[in-house]
Amino acid sequence: MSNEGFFEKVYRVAKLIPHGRVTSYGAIAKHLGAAGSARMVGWAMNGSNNKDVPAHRVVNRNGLLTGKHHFQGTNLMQQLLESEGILVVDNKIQNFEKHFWDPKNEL
DNA sequence: GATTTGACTACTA
DNA sequence: GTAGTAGCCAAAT
Repeated sequence: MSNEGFFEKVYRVAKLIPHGRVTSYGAIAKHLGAAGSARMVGWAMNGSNNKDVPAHRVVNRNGLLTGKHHFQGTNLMQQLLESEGILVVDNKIQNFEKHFWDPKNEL
Protein backbone atom coordinates (compact mmCIF):
# COMPACT_ATOMS: atom_id res chain seq x y z
CA MET A 1 0.00 0.00 0.00
CA SER A 2 1.40 3.38 -0.85
CA ASN A 3 -0.33 4.99 2.09
CA GLU A 4 2.38 3.66 4.33
CA GLY A 5 5.23 5.82 5.42
CA PHE A 6 8.83 4.87 5.52
CA PHE A 7 8.48 3.60 9.06
CA GLU A 8 5.64 1.24 8.23
CA LYS A 9 7.71 -0.30 5.50
CA VAL A 10 10.60 -0.87 7.84
CA TYR A 11 8.34 -2.35 10.46
CA ARG A 12 6.86 -4.77 7.98
CA VAL A 13 10.21 -6.06 6.79
CA ALA A 14 11.57 -6.23 10.31
CA LYS A 15 8.61 -8.32 11.36
CA LEU A 16 9.39 -10.70 8.52
CA ILE A 17 12.78 -11.50 9.95
CA PRO A 18 12.67 -15.20 10.74
CA HIS A 19 13.45 -16.46 14.20
CA GLY A 20 17.13 -16.97 14.81
CA ARG A 21 18.16 -14.68 11.95
CA VAL A 22 19.53 -11.16 11.76
CA THR A 23 19.87 -8.49 9.12
CA SER A 24 21.50 -5.14 8.64
CA TYR A 25 20.03 -1.65 8.32
CA GLY A 26 21.42 -1.26 4.84
CA ALA A 27 19.85 -4.50 3.67
CA ILE A 28 16.42 -3.38 4.82
CA ALA A 29 16.89 0.09 3.40
CA LYS A 30 17.94 -1.34 0.07
CA HIS A 31 14.96 -3.64 0.01
CA LEU A 32 12.72 -0.63 0.62
CA GLY A 33 14.35 1.08 -2.34
CA ALA A 34 16.01 3.61 -0.07
CA ALA A 35 19.51 2.25 -0.46
CA GLY A 36 21.93 4.43 1.41
CA SER A 37 19.30 5.39 3.94
CA ALA A 38 20.43 2.87 6.48
CA ARG A 39 20.17 5.63 9.09
CA MET A 40 16.48 5.96 8.33
CA VAL A 41 15.99 2.34 9.25
CA GLY A 42 17.61 2.95 12.59
CA TRP A 43 15.46 6.02 13.01
CA ALA A 44 12.36 4.00 12.24
CA MET A 45 13.44 1.48 14.83
CA ASN A 46 13.43 4.36 17.27
CA GLY A 47 9.66 4.39 16.93
CA SER A 48 9.33 0.63 16.75
CA ASN A 49 9.82 0.35 20.48
CA ASN A 50 6.11 -0.12 21.04
CA LYS A 51 5.62 -2.11 17.88
CA ASP A 52 6.04 -5.83 17.39
CA VAL A 53 9.26 -5.22 15.56
CA PRO A 54 12.15 -7.42 16.63
CA ALA A 55 14.64 -4.59 16.53
CA HIS A 56 17.13 -6.79 18.32
CA ARG A 57 17.44 -8.77 15.09
CA VAL A 58 18.57 -5.68 13.24
CA VAL A 59 22.21 -4.78 13.61
CA ASN A 60 24.80 -2.83 11.68
CA ARG A 61 26.83 -4.24 8.84
CA ASN A 62 29.55 -5.45 11.15
CA GLY A 63 27.09 -7.53 13.15
CA LEU A 64 27.74 -5.19 16.05
CA LEU A 65 24.83 -4.39 18.39
CA THR A 66 25.15 -0.67 17.95
CA GLY A 67 21.53 -0.12 18.91
CA LYS A 68 21.74 -2.09 22.11
CA HIS A 69 22.02 1.21 23.97
CA HIS A 70 18.52 2.10 22.84
CA PHE A 71 17.05 -1.02 24.37
CA GLN A 72 15.86 -1.22 27.93
CA GLY A 73 18.43 -2.76 30.22
CA THR A 74 21.96 -3.22 29.04
CA ASN A 75 22.30 -6.72 27.65
CA LEU A 76 18.65 -7.24 26.78
CA MET A 77 19.39 -7.16 23.08
CA GLN A 78 22.22 -9.63 23.41
CA GLN A 79 20.15 -11.88 25.58
CA LEU A 80 17.33 -11.96 23.06
CA LEU A 81 19.71 -12.88 20.28
CA GLU A 82 21.35 -15.58 22.32
CA SER A 83 17.89 -16.84 23.19
CA GLU A 84 17.29 -17.35 19.49
CA GLY A 85 20.42 -19.40 19.04
CA ILE A 86 22.65 -16.56 17.95
CA LEU A 87 26.02 -16.39 19.62
CA VAL A 88 26.90 -12.90 20.73
CA VAL A 89 30.24 -11.95 22.22
CA ASP A 90 31.15 -8.46 23.32
CA ASN A 91 27.98 -7.06 21.74
CA LYS A 92 29.01 -8.57 18.44
CA ILE A 93 27.27 -11.36 16.57
CA GLN A 94 29.46 -14.36 15.85
CA ASN A 95 29.12 -16.01 12.45
CA PHE A 96 27.17 -12.97 11.38
CA GLU A 97 27.19 -14.10 7.76
CA LYS A 98 25.74 -17.40 8.82
CA HIS A 99 22.87 -15.74 10.66
CA PHE A 100 22.47 -12.96 8.13
CA TRP A 101 19.03 -12.80 6.56
CA ASP A 102 18.60 -10.89 3.37
CA PRO A 103 15.00 -9.69 2.82
CA LYS A 104 15.61 -9.61 -0.90
CA ASN A 105 16.79 -13.19 -0.81
CA GLU A 106 13.66 -14.34 0.96
CA LEU A 107 11.13 -11.94 -0.47
C1' DG B 1 10.57 26.34 5.38
C1' DA B 2 15.39 25.72 7.18
C1' DT B 3 18.33 23.39 10.56
C1' DT B 4 19.59 19.44 13.34
C1' DT B 5 19.74 14.81 14.30
C1' DG B 6 20.39 9.95 13.86
C1' DA B 7 20.29 2.32 16.24
C1' DC B 8 24.58 3.49 9.07
C1' DT B 9 27.80 2.65 5.25
C1' DA B 10 31.73 3.35 2.40
C1' DC B 11 35.91 5.42 1.30
C1' DT B 12 40.44 7.25 2.48
C1' DA B 13 44.76 7.84 5.24
C1' DG C 1 43.84 -3.53 10.85
C1' DT C 2 42.32 0.74 12.93
C1' DA C 3 40.69 5.60 12.75
C1' DG C 4 38.62 9.46 10.86
C1' DT C 5 35.66 11.84 7.48
C1' DA C 6 32.08 12.30 4.16
C1' DG C 7 27.64 11.01 2.09
C1' DC C 8 23.16 9.53 2.60
C1' DC C 9 17.87 10.49 3.31
C1' DA C 10 13.85 11.16 6.07
C1' DA C 11 11.62 12.76 10.36
C1' DA C 12 11.54 16.02 14.37
C1' DT C 13 12.13 20.68 16.19
